[in-house]
Amino acid sequence: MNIDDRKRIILEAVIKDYVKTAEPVGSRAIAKKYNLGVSPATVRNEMADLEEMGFLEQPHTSSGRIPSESGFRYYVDYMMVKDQLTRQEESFLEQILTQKIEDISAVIQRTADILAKFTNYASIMVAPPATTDNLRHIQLVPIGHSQALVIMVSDVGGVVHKRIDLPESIRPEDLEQLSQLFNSNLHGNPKDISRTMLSSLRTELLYRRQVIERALEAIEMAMGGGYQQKVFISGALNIVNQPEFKDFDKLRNLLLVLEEHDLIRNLLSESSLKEVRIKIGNENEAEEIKELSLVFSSYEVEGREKGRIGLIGPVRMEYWKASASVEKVRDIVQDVIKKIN
Amino acid sequence: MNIDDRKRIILEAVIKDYVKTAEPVGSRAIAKKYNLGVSPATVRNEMADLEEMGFLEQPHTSSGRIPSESGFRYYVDYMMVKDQLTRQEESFLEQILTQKIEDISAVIQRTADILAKFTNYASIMVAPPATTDNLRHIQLVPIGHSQALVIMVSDVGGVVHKRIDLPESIRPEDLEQLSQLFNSNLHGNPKDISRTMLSSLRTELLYRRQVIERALEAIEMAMGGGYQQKVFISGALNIVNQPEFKDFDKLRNLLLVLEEHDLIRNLLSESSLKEVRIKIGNENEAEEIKELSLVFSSYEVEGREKGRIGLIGPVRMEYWKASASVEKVRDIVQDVIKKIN
DNA sequence: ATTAGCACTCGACCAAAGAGAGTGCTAACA
DNA sequence: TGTTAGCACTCTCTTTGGTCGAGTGCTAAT
Repeated sequence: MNIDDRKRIILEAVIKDYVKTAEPVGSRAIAKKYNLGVSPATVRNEMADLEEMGFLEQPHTSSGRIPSESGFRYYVDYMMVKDQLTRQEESFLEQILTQKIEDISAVIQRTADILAKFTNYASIMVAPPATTDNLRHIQLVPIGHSQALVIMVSDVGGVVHKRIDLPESIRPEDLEQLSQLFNSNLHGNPKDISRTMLSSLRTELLYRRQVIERALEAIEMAMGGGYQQKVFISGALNIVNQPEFKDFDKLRNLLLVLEEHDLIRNLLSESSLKEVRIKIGNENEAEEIKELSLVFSSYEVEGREKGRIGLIGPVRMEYWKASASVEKVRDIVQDVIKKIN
Repeated sequence: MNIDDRKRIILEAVIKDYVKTAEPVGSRAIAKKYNLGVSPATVRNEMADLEEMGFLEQPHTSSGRIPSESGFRYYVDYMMVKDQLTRQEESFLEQILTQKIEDISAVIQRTADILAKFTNYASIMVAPPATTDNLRHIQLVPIGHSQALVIMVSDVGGVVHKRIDLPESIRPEDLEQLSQLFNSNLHGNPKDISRTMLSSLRTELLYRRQVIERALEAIEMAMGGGYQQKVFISGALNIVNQPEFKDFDKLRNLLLVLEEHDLIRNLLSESSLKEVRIKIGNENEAEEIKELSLVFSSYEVEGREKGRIGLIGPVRMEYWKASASVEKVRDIVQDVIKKIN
């Protein structure tokens, strides 16, 4: 059976209606609202065909149809036209996202908030690891009796710190001296610090071995991704309003998922994606979100991926708006980060 | 009318039962379960009295009684014996909260998580402002074209950073020099940096005025509490399970409150409290949480308050367990922070 | 290929009925 | 005087049955 134009119109009609109302839609409503010039009976026949093809389904015999997940998939792949944000919307986003930049994580947080408010779904931002590859500054600061803080500043302005233990014999002056040593090495090398350099440093300086070892551990951990990327979520409340979560178990499950940052991080960790990707319901591998959809992308600066950005919502989602919003906001964030840089 | 022993026993029975089941409790159940040696009829009379006194109320004519907020209040004030945590529970808490300490905010986060898991309510931690009063180290790190990061390390090991703009003319070496200047001043003064010192510094060094001004602004902001104390919330999900939130509007409201960190911070900001304080329902001033109860305290180190710790839950709360847990966890956190110090 | 007509299905809504839990009151009792 | 048994009453919750309406599938006519 082939999908002809009329079938497509009907499929689209069912999707749009269902997305809006969350109710099954009937043949009569479609025939009337999208005035196709045919009677409900004809629409019914077509819908029966669409059901056979797997694009629609019936909750019960004799209720209207709702789109199946494959229906959504087909629509998204072959029919959907991404929303065009209006000039106003675009400039609103740009304005609010570029005002007074401080901390990169503040930028990420704000972006998450805005994206959520704008779309009415829950937004997810996976932040750039505080230090990506290059360090700009390292500082050892003594605290307490026999501890020090290793403070690392990345070239993007991210700050990471880690506490390390020290042998009692070390004096503050020694730490200062070590810091300078680290930093002179950083500045000397035009490509900033790199892992190979670290290991040569390590062998060179034996006399402060313990301290250096521990500091290097901290540094390597920071650079090797030992620090997990932080996940920001915003607008969890938006989803509570969706009728599909009137069921308490589902709601609880959803909120649980949103608190599981590890899971979320994995969900979005598809390898390399420049485009906006959409995962509908069961297309997700994690059991916990098989009733939800994801719309996500990654943001990168100078060809290097910095983090992920996405939306999570019910399967009945306005994919056209969601993907347009994700795309636009992603672009803006990229610019903002580039500027910070 | 006076409250005699039997009335108290009955009040306690109603509270314990209601807290457990969330259902009104009847005279028969009480007479039987707490075998008072009197008939339900007698209990009924007593309950009528308690109702008259305002300690109990009836949802509808002829359903069992439930404790009123004043009932809870009376119980909490005059009758409650705080739970004694078992040895096992105590050592469990101690063990899990003292293992490998890194970052202070990691400690706070973990504490919030444990407290929530342990009590099954939502926990709130108001973190110490990253820099309380004393700075241990200041570092200016250049980033990007004409910006620098002011990194401040407090004596507790908290790290705060703020981005400032620079005049183009400043070179990295200048910043390093300034950092050293700041720090030599820090080290020279045994009481670490203080606000008065800051202003003298400011007048002394006119030649790098712009940079210094901005750095000092950042520093003052950090020290003057310009940075708000961070609020950590954990276990919001626990509350979703409580039957009082089967009503969707209430649930939404609750989740909304939990996202309003500013509000939360204020809720706990009662002036100086060493003891665990309990606020029941309408005793709270904020409209939004008049259907919730708070159990909270502050943690301090060496007589100086560092932050707040608390639980938020339904009015029907196990105050005896909640306050015992808050107290114990607060003590542990104080120790941990002292040790970090 | 389309459509009108019709019987049928199924959920939503509503009212009535009955069960169950618990009360308040009265009268009897120790 | 305090306690209790007894009883009528109240109110909620659940079940049941009936009706309504939306929507379908099928068949026969166009």
